[in-house]
Amino acid sequence: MANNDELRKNMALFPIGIVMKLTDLTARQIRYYEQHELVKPARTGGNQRLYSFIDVQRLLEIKDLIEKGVNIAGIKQVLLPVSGDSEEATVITEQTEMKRKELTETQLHKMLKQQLISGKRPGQVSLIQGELSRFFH
DNA sequence: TTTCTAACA
DNA sequence: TGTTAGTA
Repeated sequence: MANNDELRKNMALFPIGIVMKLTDLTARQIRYYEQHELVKPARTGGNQRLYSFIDVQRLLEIKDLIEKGVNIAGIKQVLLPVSGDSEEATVITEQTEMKRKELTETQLHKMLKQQLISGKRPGQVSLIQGELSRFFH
């Protein structure tokens, strides 16, 4: 019964304060990413957010992408669909998460390379922001 | 004390 | 994103 492990990883345990220390993200950022459905923490009876290990992992991935210069739109394309529903019986296995991560990492590289090489095409919105895109203005 | 939502001199 | 206000 190795499935018991997945249950623990998807179990909502820590409040936003602890997640802040674990990820070095501000509460503002953590809540902002939730608005964009990048993470879906459970809620307590008092409407307090409760995050699971997997939620923290996702936030760390998001933080990593942000640091690489990818904006919300880009992160959505790479990380979606979100593994949602912590209140229902939807449990994501570790393998599923790993495979998804591998694929998206490859896709990310393609996206970045593609956008950095080919200049701005009219009508297309850049998924890269900040310092990275400035080199190509 | 901590977290939540909403909003911006 | 930061930050503040007024609560729960």
